Amino acid sequence: MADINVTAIKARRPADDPGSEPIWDLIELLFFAYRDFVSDPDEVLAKFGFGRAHHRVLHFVNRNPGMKVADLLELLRITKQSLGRVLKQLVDQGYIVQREGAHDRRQRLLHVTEKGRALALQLATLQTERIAAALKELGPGAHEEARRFLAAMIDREDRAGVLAFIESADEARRRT
Amino acid sequence: MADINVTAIKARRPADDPGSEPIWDLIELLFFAYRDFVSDPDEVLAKFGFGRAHHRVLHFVNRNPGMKVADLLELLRITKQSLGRVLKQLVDQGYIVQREGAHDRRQRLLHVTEKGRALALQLATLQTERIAAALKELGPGAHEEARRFLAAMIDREDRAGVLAFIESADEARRRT
DNA sequence: GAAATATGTCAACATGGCTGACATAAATGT
DNA sequence: ACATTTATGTCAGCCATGTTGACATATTTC
Repeated sequence: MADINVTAIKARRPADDPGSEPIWDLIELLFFAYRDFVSDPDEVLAKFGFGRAHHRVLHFVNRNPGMKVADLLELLRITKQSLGRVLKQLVDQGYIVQREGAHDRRQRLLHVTEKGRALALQLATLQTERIAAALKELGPGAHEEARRFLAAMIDREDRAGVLAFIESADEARRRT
Repeated sequence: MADINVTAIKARRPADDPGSEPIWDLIELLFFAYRDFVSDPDEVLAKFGFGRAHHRVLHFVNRNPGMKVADLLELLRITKQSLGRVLKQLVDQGYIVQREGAHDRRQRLLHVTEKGRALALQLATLQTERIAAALKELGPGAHEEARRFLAAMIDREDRAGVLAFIESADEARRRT
């Protein structure tokens, strides 16, 4: 009996066991990696008088042209009032346009302008440089491993939706 | 000649090439994963009247007891005024204490109290549940792969320092 | 026609960043 | 010894971006 218990305890990897010890390294690496990752576009954004909130909106509208305001709100997990502030600036300055929905004329579907598309691409390229450098250091397969890890970190209820979003955006891009 | 060029171009993985197309999937997965990861402790923090800024301070002081104020500022990349606001509340409410440096009496070295340690542990445990669940879904080796990817995403100049921080904090913990 | 839905807007407030200016105590350099 | 630098703190004000609550408009749906 005693032997069996000892073996079972030793067999667990304590670092990955929620009942025992926090996974300090990944908690901290996530903080540092994200801190650096999101700061890359800051300088460019500042030149346009924009902040990170504008970036997020522009990014997702660019990736999903024609999306509903309500869907963007849910994705960003902010209120319409918060969105309204930055969206208004992006529209006023000609980065985003809103078009009446074809089937439902209450909707104000979001689209980037050519200017908006160009800025979104510039910002994504900055972030891509960091990611590409990281993947290059690691072996092949690192992209897939990172994708799987990050996807597994997303709330279970949202995961399928997020992956579908990425999938459909990629497909739309390929058709361009 | 023509054949060689075509082969070289096809051999590149376009998705990981900074010169061609943004790595949309990882950009977005990082956003979603981090969005959910940092929101886990929110409810608990709110019960104590704290926010995410308090969490970050408490976390790093707990992990690195005796750290200098200046080091914490650099790590969080905020100003002393921003730190001061949340640090004061953590000290006033008995989660953190500051002790005069032994060698340099100008320093106010940061330590968690028992209460602070307990809260930091509770918050880290919440985040660990998400990470542990993710790692469990993926194979063994996922922890190491995630660690390597995230570390590679950190600014080159800081990477060694961050890894040293984690390493030394882990060692100190093991000695407890 | 009534009710529900998609969106927008006004006002007020909270959190957590920032800059600039200034203060104190202790260490360090000359 | 004295001047300078360093580590830290603090006051005041501003900015970016989140929140709630109340209300308005147009359109769709029951």
